[in-house]
Amino acid sequence: MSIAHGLLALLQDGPRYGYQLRVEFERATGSTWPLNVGQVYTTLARLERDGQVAGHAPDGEGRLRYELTASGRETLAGWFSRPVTLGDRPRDELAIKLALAATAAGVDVRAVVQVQRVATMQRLQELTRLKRDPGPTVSGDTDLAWILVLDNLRFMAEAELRWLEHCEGTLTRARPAAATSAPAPAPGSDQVPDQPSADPQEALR
Amino acid sequence: MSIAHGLLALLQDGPRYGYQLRVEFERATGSTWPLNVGQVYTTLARLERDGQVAGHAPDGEGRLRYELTASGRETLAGWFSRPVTLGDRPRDELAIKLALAATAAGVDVRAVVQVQRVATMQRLQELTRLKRDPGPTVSGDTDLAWILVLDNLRFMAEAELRWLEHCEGTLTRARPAAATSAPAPAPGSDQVPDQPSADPQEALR
DNA sequence: GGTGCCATGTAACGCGTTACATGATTAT
DNA sequence: ATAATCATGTAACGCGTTACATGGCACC
Repeated sequence: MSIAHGLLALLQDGPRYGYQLRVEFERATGSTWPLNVGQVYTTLARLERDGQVAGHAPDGEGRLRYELTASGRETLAGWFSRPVTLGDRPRDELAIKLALAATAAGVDVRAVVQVQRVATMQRLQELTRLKRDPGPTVSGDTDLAWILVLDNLRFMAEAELRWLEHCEGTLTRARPAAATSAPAPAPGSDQVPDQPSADPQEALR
Repeated sequence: MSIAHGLLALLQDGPRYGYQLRVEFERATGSTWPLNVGQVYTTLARLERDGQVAGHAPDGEGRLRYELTASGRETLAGWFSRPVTLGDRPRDELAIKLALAATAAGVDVRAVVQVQRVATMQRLQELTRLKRDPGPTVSGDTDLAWILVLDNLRFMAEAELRWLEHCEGTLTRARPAAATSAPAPAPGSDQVPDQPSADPQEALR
């Protein structure tokens, strides 16, 4: 549903053509999540079917220019006023993967964790590089929205990394696995704090 | 695709009936992401269509028991050996929402951030409570897989919270917004570190 | 007047989800 | 007996995605 809402948000500033929406959406969201053009048109068609937008062809043009309806404006306001809940988000494939790797016999969970750790690490480095050296931007300065998205990816990748390390610790404690070609590590090593670092309460205000 | 892979993983330990798979999947993944029963059967049907599993009815039973095929075993091994990449994951609705809230005029981004911060905070507290006091478990001890999943949710919620605070700082710096019914805060307050806390390099080995 | 590319759409597919339709088993 | 719940499926829908099918416009 997020693409539909996103298009509604862009339409709030005035009527647009389909391609325009694609461009603006990608500019805001960045090249990280490429948005297929076709998606824009299909989504617009469905939004029109649901009465959220209305498409009209100005004067003699063939192409359609879409604008928000009153209903669409309501929907949009609701989207911004209500928080995104856990139920809105899709299942995290990585969490499922590790959970089942830990469950199923005959799977080397530690190896799975290691592989993922390396990959996530590389992704994080790439993201950090991107932040330090943003590509050529159309306007002079980098878009604020794009910065926010990029930071989101960085924070999430970093949390994933910490979680993976935490998993290693948990697994080591739960299963004193035979160390690979080395004497078994002393129990108590590889300790990881049981809580995420920041204090939740502190920001409650 | 993650559900299909998950079912394959569960089937690795031997042939199962549909309902059995639902129960085991939920036990591993926890009640956080309830898995509809119907999904199991439809997914199994599609997996059979693709030659990943085979369903046979033992002796005189009407119901089908599924087992992995050689191809399914390969797929599963591939899933575990390759990391989850960014491309595999769906777009994060919250990131899109904030990016577009920052882009579109006439939207109070700060308010959106605040609403989300409160909600995420509550979710994190609920998750922490769950970890401290897990519900009645079938077996005596809490399942390892469930612990991992729960920790994942906690780490992610915590990262989201930090990102939201980071957004506040960024927005304050970018747009010295009129403070709501209070003298404008001195610039330099609400400072947030520009980097996620942990050092990426440290875990590269 | 072709050879591109930009722009606008349409058609079809796949997966996750929901709702519905039944047997089997147990409770009262 | 009948109600309730467990267990096993089937059918249909919606959204995201991909592939295809065209028009306009440059530019050589």
